[in-house]
Amino acid sequence: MLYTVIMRENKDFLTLYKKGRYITSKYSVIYIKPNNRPYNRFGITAGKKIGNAVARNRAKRLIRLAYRNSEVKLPIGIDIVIVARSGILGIKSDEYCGYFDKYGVMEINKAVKKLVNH
RNA sequence: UGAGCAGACCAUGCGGCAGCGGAAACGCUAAGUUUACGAGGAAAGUCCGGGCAUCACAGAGCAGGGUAGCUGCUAACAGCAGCCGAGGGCGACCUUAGGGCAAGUGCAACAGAGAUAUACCGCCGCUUCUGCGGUAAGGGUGGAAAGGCGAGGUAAGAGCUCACCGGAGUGCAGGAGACUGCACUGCCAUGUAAACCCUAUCCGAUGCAACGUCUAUUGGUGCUUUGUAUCUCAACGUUGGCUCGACGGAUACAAAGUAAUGACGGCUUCAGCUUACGGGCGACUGUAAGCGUAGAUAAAUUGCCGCACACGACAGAACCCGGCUUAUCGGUCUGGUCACUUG
RNA sequence: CUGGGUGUGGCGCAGCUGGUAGCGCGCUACCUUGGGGUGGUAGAGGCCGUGGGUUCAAGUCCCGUCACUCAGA
Repeated sequence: MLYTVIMRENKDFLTLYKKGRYITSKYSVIYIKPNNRPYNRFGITAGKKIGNAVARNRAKRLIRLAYRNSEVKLPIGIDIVIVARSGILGIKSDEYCGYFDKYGVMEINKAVKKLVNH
């Protein structure tokens, strides 16, 4: 990852859930907030609801892959957290990458513009 | 050929492109390049046992918890192996918490006359004719009613006597032992200890968020040391739950030191794996040679494509080992058994 | 990583030392009322989370297992 730091602290996640904007689909929920830093902060959540450890690991892998592929197209200086949902397990990685690359990136750019303008 | 039993093993394979993790080498450093390596039989549940670490330890007892046929294996175990007893199966074989109710206490609903001691209906004898005595064969209730069954015996009966079976005690023999066999005595004692309990035996506590090293901050707080003041000779405190015992005077104030935070270590070379030879029925073990085989910290071991087929189950290391338990698409091999058929 | 607790009618709970599974709310029918509520009577609804074992007999005792939940580091 070129200009991304991995988010670790629980309080960062909580503030993002409260104050950020979100984009939902049946595969995942994407939370976004500008952070006024020269890099992005990225986090993944795969809860117990999704399944066992194997299922959670797969969900995390797919999300990481999609983020890495589309990282160049995203704006810099945002916090982004992707929450996996159970729909992500039944599909191939191409499908999720395609969804994220086209629809997800577009929606993220829109949301960031709105937040910055406000 | 069919059915069934036991044990061992495998866990889609190959190729291409892209990507991840720590390591080593190259590189002045960095960016990076190259190389080999990179989840499991259960990694799971966390049910036992041990290592390791810290704390506490003069010692003893109690409490608490575990285990329960015998002999062995092991670092240890509630595990495993072999054997004994009991039960099941035609058999290969399987199952088994399997010490002690003649140390004590408790419980045994309903039914039944009576539940750990009895006499309702019966049977027999006597008789003042409605009672007394003797019985426990038969009836019925129950999970269980003073061993079972047959014969003798008797007024009727009864281990009262005898044979066989069962159980108990004693002796002898065999065995390492559980136990087995034989002989004699002899029939009095229901079941339940996964009821309290007794007996034998084992266990110090806490867990890698243990713990160690370095380091930022210094207001409060805890701990340690030193000094000052006050109180008192019997209390109080410590000794991981209690008691004995042992040790220590206690409290307040001041000063100094120390802890927290973060980073790194702990972190993978060992009760290690493979092969050969030897010991042992076996679990296991000895010797020799070879091998190095994950170590992350939001947490890597993957994504896509192609080919093959049986169409791919359960499932992801987090300090490390030995077991147990549970989940699992299927497949391979080995050795027994039974039935049928053919030679 | 360690140690507890709970699973019982539709819902919330009893059931302690083993011996016929109950209570409240809810549900159904009937009575009461001109009608409804309240009240009364009767009734339905449970393989006690699940698989074994001990016992004559298990919701209860023992072992395994599944789910939920709490506490501590």
